[in-house]
Amino acid sequence: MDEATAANLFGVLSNADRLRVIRVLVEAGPDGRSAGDIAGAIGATPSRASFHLAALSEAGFAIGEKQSRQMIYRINFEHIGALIAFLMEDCCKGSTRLRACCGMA
Amino acid sequence: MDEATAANLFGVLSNADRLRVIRVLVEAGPDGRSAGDIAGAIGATPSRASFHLAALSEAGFAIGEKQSRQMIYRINFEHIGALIAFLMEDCCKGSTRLRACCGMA
DNA sequence: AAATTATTTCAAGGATACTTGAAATATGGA
DNA sequence: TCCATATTTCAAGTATCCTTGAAATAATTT
Repeated sequence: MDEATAANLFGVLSNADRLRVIRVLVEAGPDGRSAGDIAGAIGATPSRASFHLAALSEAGFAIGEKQSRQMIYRINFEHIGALIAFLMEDCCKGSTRLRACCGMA
Repeated sequence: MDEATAANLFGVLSNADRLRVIRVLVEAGPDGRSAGDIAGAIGATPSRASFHLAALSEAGFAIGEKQSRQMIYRINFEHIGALIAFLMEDCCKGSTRLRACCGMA
């Protein structure tokens, strides 16, 4: 992952609504959750939630699947992990000091 | 750490110049590096580098200390670690799936 | 087919962030 | 003191992002 890509991905995480969406999707687990449910859970209008879900999807943090009338979104841990790995291993050279700071002993 | 704070911190990481600065500071180690050196290393004008160093400092990712005429900046791993910990433990509930994705077994 | 439900798209407006270059500040040396 | 060095600050312009509300799309039900 190059710096420009990582910067864009951090940009997608730089919004409280989107972090809340991630939290909701993590709680939902593999079943995922519908766009409308997510909007309700984070207290946003459907339009606003859709805007943020689109950002998360395009970035790869969430994956959406159409199920009849609803859009079901699921978290994509792999992508979040890839960004964390960039920050820790690539950008911070796997610093043991940093690893200690987030429970990686 | 609450979502708004985390979102702001991710915002600070959402810039390729600033990620390059972090990399330079990690390489520099505990001696740190001067603002002018950093500007040269990332290929930015002094003014532009100063703008980004101010953002990193204010966020707590870097710590600056004035030494005579120069400003020496050092990386602050603790703060980066706190943000990673928020994302992994708090936001993603310590998901073992996520941990596996970034080498935390 | 018409109405209902679920979601997205769009345009307009406001807010925030970034770059540039010039000017200001501060320190050290001649 | 005067000049050079190191860095920051500022204003102006540009670009990007976010919110809102209305309209469009799509699928289901009656």
